[in-house]
Amino acid sequence: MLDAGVTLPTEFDDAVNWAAWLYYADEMTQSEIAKTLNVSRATVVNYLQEARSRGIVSIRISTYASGRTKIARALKEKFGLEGALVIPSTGNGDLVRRLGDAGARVLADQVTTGDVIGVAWGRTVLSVADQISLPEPLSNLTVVQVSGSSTGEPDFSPELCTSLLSSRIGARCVNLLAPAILSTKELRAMLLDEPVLKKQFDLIHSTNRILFGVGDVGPKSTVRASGIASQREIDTYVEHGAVAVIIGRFIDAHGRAVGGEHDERMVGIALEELIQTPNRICVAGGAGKIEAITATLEGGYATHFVTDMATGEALLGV
Amino acid sequence: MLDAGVTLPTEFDDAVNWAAWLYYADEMTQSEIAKTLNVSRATVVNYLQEARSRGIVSIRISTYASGRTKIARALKEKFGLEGALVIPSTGNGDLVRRLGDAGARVLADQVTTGDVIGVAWGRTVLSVADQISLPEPLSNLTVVQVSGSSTGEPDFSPELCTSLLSSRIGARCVNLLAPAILSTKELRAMLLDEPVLKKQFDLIHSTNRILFGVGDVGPKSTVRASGIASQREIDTYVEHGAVAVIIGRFIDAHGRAVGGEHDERMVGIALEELIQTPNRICVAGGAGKIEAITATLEGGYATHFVTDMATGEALLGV
DNA sequence: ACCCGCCACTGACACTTGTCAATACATAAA
DNA sequence: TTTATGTATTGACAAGTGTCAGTGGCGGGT
Repeated sequence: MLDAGVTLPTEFDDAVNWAAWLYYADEMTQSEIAKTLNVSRATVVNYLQEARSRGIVSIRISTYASGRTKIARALKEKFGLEGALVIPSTGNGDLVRRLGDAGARVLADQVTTGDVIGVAWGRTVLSVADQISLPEPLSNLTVVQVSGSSTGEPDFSPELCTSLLSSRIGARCVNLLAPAILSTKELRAMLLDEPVLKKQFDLIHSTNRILFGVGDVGPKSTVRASGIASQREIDTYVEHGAVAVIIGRFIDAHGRAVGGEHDERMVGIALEELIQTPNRICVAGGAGKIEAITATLEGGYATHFVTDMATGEALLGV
Repeated sequence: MLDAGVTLPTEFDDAVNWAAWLYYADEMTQSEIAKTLNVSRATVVNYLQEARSRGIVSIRISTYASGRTKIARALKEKFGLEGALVIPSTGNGDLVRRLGDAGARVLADQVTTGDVIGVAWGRTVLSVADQISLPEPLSNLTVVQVSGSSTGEPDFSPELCTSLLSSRIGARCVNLLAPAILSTKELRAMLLDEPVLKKQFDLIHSTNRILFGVGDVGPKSTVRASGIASQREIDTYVEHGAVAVIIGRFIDAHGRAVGGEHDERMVGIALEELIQTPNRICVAGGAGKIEAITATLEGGYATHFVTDMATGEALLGV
């Protein structure tokens, strides 16, 4: 077999790299690459897929450029955001998956060495965690669970969100070793006095970035499936004006905290603490969440906001 | 005209963005996107090309992953490099262009806010400058010309390399306001005493990153076309063992500086100063430069090295 | 030695994408 | 108003790409 002008790759990994360079940097066609590498074109296709899936090749869509679209600019203006990313609506595709992807890109864009990243929970946050990948490994990253662990729906529990995200980006993972909700506020106070938890809360207070979603309080909402509060307790919050939940805390239409007895039994970051975090990325969208998201943004809980176009327009159309 | 499930883009810029997201993030086909956006598929093709060329979409090939190929690892090992990037050889394509692209990717990967980037000159360096583009703008970048300006071949002069690179990455540009070579070393000393030049040399000494190529001393070499030295002066260097030129300075086969009277009349960063810079990116390749590159790497002048496979193998095969 | 399972690889087909000359549209000048 | 000029867009064709069932080779197990 003749060597067609290139020394043959001696390791499998190498071949994937050569293919990636020849295709994406040199813009050769797959057939040309196949000839150069002495393999079939189908194999080149496989190499390129491998390169993409392993992150050897990463396609980045500038969040900077996207932040300059009309809607994103309007959202930034209206709610005083530092950054907004509005993805196109498709009408069909699974919105949570798509928002997760977008949120992952925003987070991946911003993360740097040494970051301590707080992570809330919910379907959207889990979706972000599931899809994130860094183009190169970063050293000294920490992911911290910012609310207690819930006993309800395990598919998007705080622990899962935290551990999935941390493993995807190669970060140290710190799970909060306490239930999200306790039966009395005295017990909560005693628990928080434990040295282990004190240490964890110190870490929570040192997060420089936090990722969270927005929950509504409707009949099919995540918060009602989460187990952090009974249906009656949630109803009580709603009676007191609550329209949204962020990281387990209820807020009214203007973004003000809605407190109560139940609130004082919860373990997790408080809204006043959240707002101290320099970089607060909120990912949320969907027709049913307009009111909840408006409340969140009006409350100034987010510095960066990721949504889709339909939601963005609804938020502006009020 | 019916709105096909998506609100129509109201600005041109927006359309390009939506297309980019739908194609690269959602992996929709161009036909689907065309339907969604109510334009022809050909227009979508144009949008996507626009998105790529404007850097809204950037395809990144992990230099981290490429550094793990056999040859790159061997080069790092042999010459004690921090990083090596070896691109595949094609036999046909224009090597300078391809190395320039690779070097640009390495530099773009490493540059961060606040950097002061020293830039040498030469065909390869110019090629890097010509092809670099940052995925997002970075603030407070400075590009410094590290050697005096030459009167010879203007196609790859120090000024051009510096100003092109700085404009491509949106950096402040500092050109060295002095000729590369003066007629006496006394004049050189006087000139360097000028406050303007003192200030510029201060900046040169504070560069934290430097980009340079390697010149050979053969009959058709860049240095002989550059005008920084006469053919006779170059011959004299060669007689004293010079096999390579980096940033206007001659070195022997082991990377040691080859001095001389001419050397003392040059304006530009010295080799001892070069080696103080924390991050030194060297881009070079080609069959005729093996000896010169070996000398450069043995001298420890580079921390990061970019080359092609054929050159890499030749460097290892010694 | 044999069989089995695994996985990289292949060939041919159907689909997706890029190209390019021609067209529609806008804006500015006559 | 018409004409000119440049730019965004299109349709149809050529070229490039993804898929998938099937092949071939290699190591582990019996």
